[in-house]
Amino acid sequence: MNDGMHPQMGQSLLFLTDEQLRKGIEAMFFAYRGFTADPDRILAEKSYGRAHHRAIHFIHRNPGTTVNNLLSILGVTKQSLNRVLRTLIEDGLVASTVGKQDKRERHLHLTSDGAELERALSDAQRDRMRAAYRAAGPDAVIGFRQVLEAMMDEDARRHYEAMKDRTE
Amino acid sequence: MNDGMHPQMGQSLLFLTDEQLRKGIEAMFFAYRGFTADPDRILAEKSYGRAHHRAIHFIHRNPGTTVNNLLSILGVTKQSLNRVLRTLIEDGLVASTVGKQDKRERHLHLTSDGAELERALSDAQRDRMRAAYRAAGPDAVIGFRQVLEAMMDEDARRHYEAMKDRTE
DNA sequence: ACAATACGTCAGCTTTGTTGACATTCCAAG
DNA sequence: CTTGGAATGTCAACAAAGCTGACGTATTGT
Repeated sequence: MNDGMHPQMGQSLLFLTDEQLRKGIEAMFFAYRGFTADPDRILAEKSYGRAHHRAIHFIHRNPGTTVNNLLSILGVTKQSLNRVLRTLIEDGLVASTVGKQDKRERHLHLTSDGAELERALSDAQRDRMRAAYRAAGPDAVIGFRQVLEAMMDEDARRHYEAMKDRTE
Repeated sequence: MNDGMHPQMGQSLLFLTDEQLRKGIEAMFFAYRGFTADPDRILAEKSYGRAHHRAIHFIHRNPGTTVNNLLSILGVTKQSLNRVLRTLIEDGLVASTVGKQDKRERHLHLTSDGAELERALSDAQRDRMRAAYRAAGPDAVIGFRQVLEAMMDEDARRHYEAMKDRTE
């Protein structure tokens, strides 16, 4: 113990040791694998990837969103998103409609097929999240979210907050 | 509010609503981007990627590990790891030595150059983690880790636990 | 009229993952 | 001592998903 810490550091900052931080880093790595594992299995059957999942998720969360807005949420280039979006539109999972006020914009919605896949994916992902929440308990969940929120970049947090309380 | 919840559910399980779970899912997504952002910048300069970072991290954590063991920690194929490992060895960041008992095995260590890069990467990643920990506080950190641990797959948790308390 | 914006697309490149096939080396069991 | 299987490495081919750069079109705002 006491990995060369300064004595004045005091008990209250023990959670900031390099050792504690490293554990958190590894926990993030391993947990993220679990986090994506279940949806990945469903996606593989339909020969989609995580990029499709993300697009579907955020179109579901932001019905009618424009391509540009989705781009900024996902943090990828339009070429990268376009490849994914094109297959989703071709496969009839996403509908793209010309904007009413601004006809340059395309508004994105899930079709009923798209909504069905979205449900399958988020059910799978929620099941694991629910099990983890239940195992850890409500106080742990609050802490979990606090740390994650503090770990985000500014613009990610902006997007996160913007969607956060939509249904409350 | 009350998103169609069963009345008998009770106050104590409010944290398990689909809404709460979805927030957790999105928090994971956005936070993971922040989590990798700083190391990614350093890696880009040296034209390495995240795969190199992961290899370096776990070789640092498990000096002398075999390729097979590293494979099972990282959860990728040997061909995928080998490509990364080869460049790291060529660039003099990783040393691969033939096993003493079992000469089929290769034991992996960081060279001093490798250790230097490892330090730069983990310093950057720890800085952000430290800021997040500090912002959220010690109780939140405990909850954070509990939820992440509960989210891991069995074998991931095994690897995680095996490395967890090495220095305590 | 003109510049800027939103979107789509083409071409080409990179990283990182995958399978499958095959050679080498070596340990261990028969 | 031989042989089967394990650990490793390598070749080839491929896919997903990111990137840059360039270009075209429609629309909007100045």
